[in-house]
Amino acid sequence: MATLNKTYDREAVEDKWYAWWQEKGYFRGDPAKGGKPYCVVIPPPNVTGILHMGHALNNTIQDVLVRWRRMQGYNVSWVPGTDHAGIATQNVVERALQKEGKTRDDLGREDFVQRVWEWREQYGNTIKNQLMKLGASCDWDRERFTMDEGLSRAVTEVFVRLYEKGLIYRGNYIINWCPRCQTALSDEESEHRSVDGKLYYIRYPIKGGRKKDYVLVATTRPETLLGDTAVAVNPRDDRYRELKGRHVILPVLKRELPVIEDDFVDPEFGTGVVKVTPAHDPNDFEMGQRHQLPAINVMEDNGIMNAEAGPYVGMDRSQCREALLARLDQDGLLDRVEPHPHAIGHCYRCDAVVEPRLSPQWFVKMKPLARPALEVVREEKIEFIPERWTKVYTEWMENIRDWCISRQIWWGHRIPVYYCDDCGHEWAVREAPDTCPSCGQTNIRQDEDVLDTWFSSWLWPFSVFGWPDQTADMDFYYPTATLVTGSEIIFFWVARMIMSGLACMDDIPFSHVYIHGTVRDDIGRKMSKSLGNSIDPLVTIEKYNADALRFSLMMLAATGTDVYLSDDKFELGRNFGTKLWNAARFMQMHGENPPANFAAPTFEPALLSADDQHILAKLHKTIAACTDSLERFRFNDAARHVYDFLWHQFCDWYVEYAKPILYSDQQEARTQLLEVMHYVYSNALRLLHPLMPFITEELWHGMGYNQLTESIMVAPWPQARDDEQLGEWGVNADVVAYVDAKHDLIRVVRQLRADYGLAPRCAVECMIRPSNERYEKRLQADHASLITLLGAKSVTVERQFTPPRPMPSAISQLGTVYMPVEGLIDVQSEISKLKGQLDKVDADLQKVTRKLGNMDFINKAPKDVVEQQEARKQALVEKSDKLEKLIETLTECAG
RNA sequence: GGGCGGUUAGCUCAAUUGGCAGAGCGUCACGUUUACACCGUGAAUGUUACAGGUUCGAGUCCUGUACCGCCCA
Repeated sequence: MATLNKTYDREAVEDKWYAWWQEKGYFRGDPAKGGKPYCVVIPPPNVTGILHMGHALNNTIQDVLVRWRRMQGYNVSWVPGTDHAGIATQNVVERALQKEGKTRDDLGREDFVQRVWEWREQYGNTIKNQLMKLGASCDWDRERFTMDEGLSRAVTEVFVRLYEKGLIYRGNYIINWCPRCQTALSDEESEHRSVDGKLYYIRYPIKGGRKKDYVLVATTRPETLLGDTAVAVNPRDDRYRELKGRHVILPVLKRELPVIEDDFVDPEFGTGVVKVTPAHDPNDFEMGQRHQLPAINVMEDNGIMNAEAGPYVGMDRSQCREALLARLDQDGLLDRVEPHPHAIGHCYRCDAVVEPRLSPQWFVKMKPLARPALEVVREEKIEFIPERWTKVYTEWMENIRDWCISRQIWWGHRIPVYYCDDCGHEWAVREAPDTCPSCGQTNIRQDEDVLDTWFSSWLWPFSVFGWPDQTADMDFYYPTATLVTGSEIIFFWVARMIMSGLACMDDIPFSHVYIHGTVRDDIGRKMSKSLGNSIDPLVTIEKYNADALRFSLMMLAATGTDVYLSDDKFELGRNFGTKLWNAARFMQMHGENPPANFAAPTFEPALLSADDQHILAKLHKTIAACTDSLERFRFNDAARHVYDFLWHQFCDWYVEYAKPILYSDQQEARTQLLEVMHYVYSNALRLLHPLMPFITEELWHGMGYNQLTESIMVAPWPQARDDEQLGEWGVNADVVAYVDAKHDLIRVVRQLRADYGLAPRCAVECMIRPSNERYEKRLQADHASLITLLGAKSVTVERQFTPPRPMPSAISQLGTVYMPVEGLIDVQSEISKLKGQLDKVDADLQKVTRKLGNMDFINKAPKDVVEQQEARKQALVEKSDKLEKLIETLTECAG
């Protein structure tokens, strides 16, 4: 058994144990070993990613779950990996190319993709290494990457299956276009954010009207008027009845536009007349379809106006807006401009303003996939925690829209669709073909686009196990147990995984979805690089330690609520680790190796003191509470239970109780006590291990507990003893209540000392008059620890004690304590202090009496509540009596 | 506009089934005692956002209001 250093040194500990765990293969799940499976698949971070606090929170939760289940004996695998993050990664590599003065077109597709792979080889392991620093016990042998051969095969397989079922189709629709990334995005990838926009009121002259006849049209995007092909009013809007069947003249371009009537138009918005631009707005597109309007696209894919824009060709869309507004103003067609805050889409990768754009893209038909996915959640085969996310999921699923999956970039899974230039045949296929299956010619080409990254992520829970092959891993680990993620990707990812799982595996991908909160700074802002308010978890680990980071996060992250972080919050975890460390040093200081049977001791009730029995009871209560909290995903409760137990029960009371015994030379008592101590401490360490893996492993070895299991990682999770089993140790409610009351008595005396300004070093005499004979015996037996805990020079316990002169005194359930101090006490101030206490007690007593006098309460409240109140009344009466007697005595003395 | 969440000590948050409103940090006082000053002991601090209602009893359930945050359109 090594001697523990004076302080915990993370640098000497963390990497050492992580490497050893890996070497031992503890992280590896093995279906061949059987047992109950427990599997978690990691939400794959971007291959470009670096660990931020959101990851730290997310992965700590997963690690807590898997470490706990492993200790419970499950056959655990936590499957790690990264996704290829098509747009983000391509952006990173393009930026690198830019520094060399090159573009991706200079390289060509093949070389560019090669370049991305090289980048991935060089930098792609960053986040993996960071997860290791955090202590994440991932099954690294099963690590996957969405662009791996196996996962790519799964992507192709799913695409072809869905294509053949008619669930994937190509069509010309309005999609979200990012002009900066130059690709289509899905609806989910366009983030709506409120901007201080303006509403422009523009006059469209009426054809055949007089010079001043015009209709007033309100728009937030004036530059798109160049693509207008109609104006529309609501058919029930009486104001515009006479416009029916007429035409207006488009400003600048002078195109004639019909006035159409459509229910979609909201008479309340603007003037009740809207311009219709089918190629640049999803609602207008649908109106255009209903009214057979042409769609005129006025922009290139990079946001530059095209020839359709007439005089504005070649201008950027924002330049065009300015120029056009100036022209309208000049022509007297700009009626007015009003401030108009509204939400507009921004690219989730680069934040550019998204342009709704008519463009041919590939889509997944979602409704048929959504139906079973709704079903499994309704039937509670999949459970969201917290439960309220169920509704978010359900509502999205019910209003689901088709998923645009094609991206105009090069890094990703290329769409496995081929076209024959000879016969025009189009087909999807698993293996690259040489000839057209329709005409047999070789003049074929593959679709240029790649798939949305989420089109591979949505297969993650089964593609990682080798799907479509039937593998042992898949048999054993699918469906997985718990998915842990943040609310922001419920739609992106969680919902789609459920759909794909049901579609491909005919089974749910996981049974529980735990949604954790967002990590924010201490004034509630999302942590982000651009705000500069993020705290780097790796810096935190270096400054505090990995366990401090983990424990603080778990303690602060109440189920599903956001976590507000500032640097000093990590002191919580660090201080706790230090406390834990010092408690171990204290035990070690008193010598011996842990008793051989410390793990499963046979405690003789006769040899156990009340304090021993008390700490054993509290330990088992903590084991039960901790286990229950973890089962219910209440990580902060689990952390708090073990924290309170170790600090406030074990260290504050039990260790203090132990001191006089350990410093004595009663060998038998010392041995017995150390046996209890090591039993309690080693069990508490195990409860703490999932939360603080490194320090608990170090202590496991440092304290010699590795004679039980070579690592705490594989130590069995403690089992809570029930009342009967505790009874075998003589533990019962009475003894627990007695020790609780003893602690209360000690607190009361400490308070008394403080009232009289007595320094803790100043040893006092204490006379205790116990409330009854039973307490008298107990207290006499506790003589040694009372002296220590009270810091007393002497303690006498005497049923008949009456103070020979007025002296400071205090009341507790166990009895009245007198403390003679040198010199005369101020009898009057002592009386008024006691009177103050009496007032409080009497006020409480009155309340309880009133409650118990209320027949409604007696009749309607549950029995145990009434009994509880009666007991409380009884205690208050006793206390009140004691106080009155004290006051009486003092008053006599004073007189 | 629709939906969800929140409002409890100076700050960050707990409070399980409706049953004596708690913790950490911070503050104040005392203290370096042989595990620990990253510590110990003690103290102060509440109209549970507001207004109604249900109930023997409401932080908790219901209705409404105000403010804050998020998601969707």
